[in-house]
Amino acid sequence: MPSSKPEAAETPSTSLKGRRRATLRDVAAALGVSPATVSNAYNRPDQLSAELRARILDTARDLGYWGPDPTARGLRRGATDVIGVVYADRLSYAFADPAAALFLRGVSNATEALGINLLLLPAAPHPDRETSSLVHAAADGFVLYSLADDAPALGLALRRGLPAVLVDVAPRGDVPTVTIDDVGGARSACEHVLALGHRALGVLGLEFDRTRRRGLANADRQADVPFFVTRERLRGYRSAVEAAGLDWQTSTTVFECAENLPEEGYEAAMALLSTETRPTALLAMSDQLAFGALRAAADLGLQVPNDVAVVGFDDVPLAEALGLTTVAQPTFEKGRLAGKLLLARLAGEEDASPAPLSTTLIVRGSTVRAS
Amino acid sequence: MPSSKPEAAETPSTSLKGRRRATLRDVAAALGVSPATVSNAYNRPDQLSAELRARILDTARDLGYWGPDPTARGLRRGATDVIGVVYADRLSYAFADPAAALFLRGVSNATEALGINLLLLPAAPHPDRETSSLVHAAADGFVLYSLADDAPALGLALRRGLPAVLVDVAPRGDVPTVTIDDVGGARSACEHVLALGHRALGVLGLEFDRTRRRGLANADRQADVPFFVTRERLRGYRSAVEAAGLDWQTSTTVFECAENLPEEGYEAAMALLSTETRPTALLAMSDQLAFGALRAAADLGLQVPNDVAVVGFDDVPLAEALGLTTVAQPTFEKGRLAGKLLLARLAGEEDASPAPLSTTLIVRGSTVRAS
DNA sequence: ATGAAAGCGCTAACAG
DNA sequence: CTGTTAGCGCTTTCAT
Repeated sequence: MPSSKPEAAETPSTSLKGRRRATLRDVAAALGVSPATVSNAYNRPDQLSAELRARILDTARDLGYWGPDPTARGLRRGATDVIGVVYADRLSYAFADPAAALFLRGVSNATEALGINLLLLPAAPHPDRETSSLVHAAADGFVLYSLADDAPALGLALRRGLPAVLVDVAPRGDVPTVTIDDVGGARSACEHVLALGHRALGVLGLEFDRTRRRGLANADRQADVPFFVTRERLRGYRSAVEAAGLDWQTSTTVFECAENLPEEGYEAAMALLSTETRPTALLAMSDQLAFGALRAAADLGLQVPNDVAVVGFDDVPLAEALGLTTVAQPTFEKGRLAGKLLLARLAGEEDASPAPLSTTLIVRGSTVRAS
Repeated sequence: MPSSKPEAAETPSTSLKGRRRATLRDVAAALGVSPATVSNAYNRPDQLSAELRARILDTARDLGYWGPDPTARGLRRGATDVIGVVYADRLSYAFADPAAALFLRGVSNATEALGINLLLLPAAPHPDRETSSLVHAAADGFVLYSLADDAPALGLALRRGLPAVLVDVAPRGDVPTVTIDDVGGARSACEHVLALGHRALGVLGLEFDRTRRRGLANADRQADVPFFVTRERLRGYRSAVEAAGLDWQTSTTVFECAENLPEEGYEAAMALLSTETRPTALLAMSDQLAFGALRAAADLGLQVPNDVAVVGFDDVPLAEALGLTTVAQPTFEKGRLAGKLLLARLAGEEDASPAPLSTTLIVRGSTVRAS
């Protein structure tokens, strides 16, 4: 077969099937200019005549060259224009929670003005690997969202030496941290139901640690909770209970959920409402869990709020529609602030951590019968 | 000041403030082994003795070397393990829509098993630049979600020659495309209200094109709609109307919204319900728009469904809570499919586009009074 | 099991 | 306004 290999036939234009993708060098060679000039045509239009630039861009198109390779560019420039947002769980759960989505919205609101994009990263390592994929991620900085204090990913990210911002994580050292007033929010939720006369309470807890355990949490279990948000809210509930002169252990049963999903809240509520000291009020650490509790109450034929009162946390859109009393937090703002803080850090500024953002109890029909 | 510059004092461990970040070479030099061996310690543990590997990792830690630089690694390997998800709008809107979040959830569900991460990219260029940031994005492939047929980003992404998958975009050439049965879904929504006896209809349309126009859309305007989803759903509504022997122009008023937000749906419904031929049924191209319509009806003192019926599209969680009749689509599955298709493409397989995913009308109280 | 050599594709200085 | 020079930090044959 003599004709099988056309020996590098000239295929100047639309040579998409060329043996190799065209590079900046090829374009330079084709025009007899230097690579630097071609680079400038893309990165600094003002550094060369409009005419030459046009010729370069044209030849590039003909050669099937679409522009500087982002990876090579990143290596050379030492920047990727990407920030990694690290989420505690698998990514597919990050979007299940409206509050997480709203947070992301806040972050991108801060970054998109600068043309910086968001890389979503799960903190948990890929099953086959030993470390979180965040060590392989090309990014200029990280937003570490809602990780357990002892999450390996946290250490990895911080050790990497890139700028980082913590969100809903216990403040540590000099890393800028964004938090909300979890203790105060939880306390106000609890005070609210106590004021309504409830004396037997049930807590629907978010994850305590990374074990994905699900079940009642005794005093021991409540002792050292690595998840900051869970720990703080628990503290808040407790402080209200004790301030009311009640004994925490006997008045309040705590159930620990494995994930922030309505299904988990459903299970938790089912379990709590079946204990001998059946609570008359359920304090959920998230609206997602509270939604499950509302469903559980309905399935058990219990009236809300008469038979059982329910309070959530977050105030996602569905909360209003369902008449859920809840603790509102400025989730979007939290994200925006985290984004801004990281950008400042990237720019070399040394912003201090802001004060915890404040929360507000929103009273709706799930605790107080609509007038 | 003689003592100001300690002339390269030995700071072997925790030399975080060293003049330069340690590289793989430094680690190799410190141990007197070759860079290749250090590289292997990270990438191919089986290629060297456990003992040597441990020593390498230890020295690396002491030197403040946290592992191979992802960008350099990417350049050398020719892969980033990142796929870009391109969304029509600014990123901060991508998360405003629960359906978009659910879609993303589907995509990540497909990719996370392979340790591939998601880079979120807005199709619209940054105000100061002329092209979408997707040309600067280091990624191995793209999911192009819900772009207008004439969006420049679409051409750019496709021209880049990387594997790509289209979602909710008009199929073109050989690019794998995931769509749903938009026409059928819309038709079923419309048939439903026609069957209920409605004869004056209002359509709350998603974006027609990238102009962010808002207002009534006449026949001209309805002629060539670049947004695939809008075009198809319009076609679906119309086919039902005409199949019922009605005249489209006189029976149906179409309002075009500028964005997929409840506020837009509110404006649209307000406008439609104030026209002389006041519609008795509103067909919204998304649940988000429909939610706004429900609010508008309430504000106008109109009873739903008695005074005005409302049908949505998507079936997001809130739809059930609000009793919205809507067209359900498998949004999560759509994302998962898109992810799998792209991964297959990345692996060199040539999967054909799947058939459009099917939709189902879910009848609730916004069109039919609860029994 | 380990090392040497050769770039991946680009851009920042600086010189002309 | 344009070209020259010199790597960015890594991985991957192919030897040894």
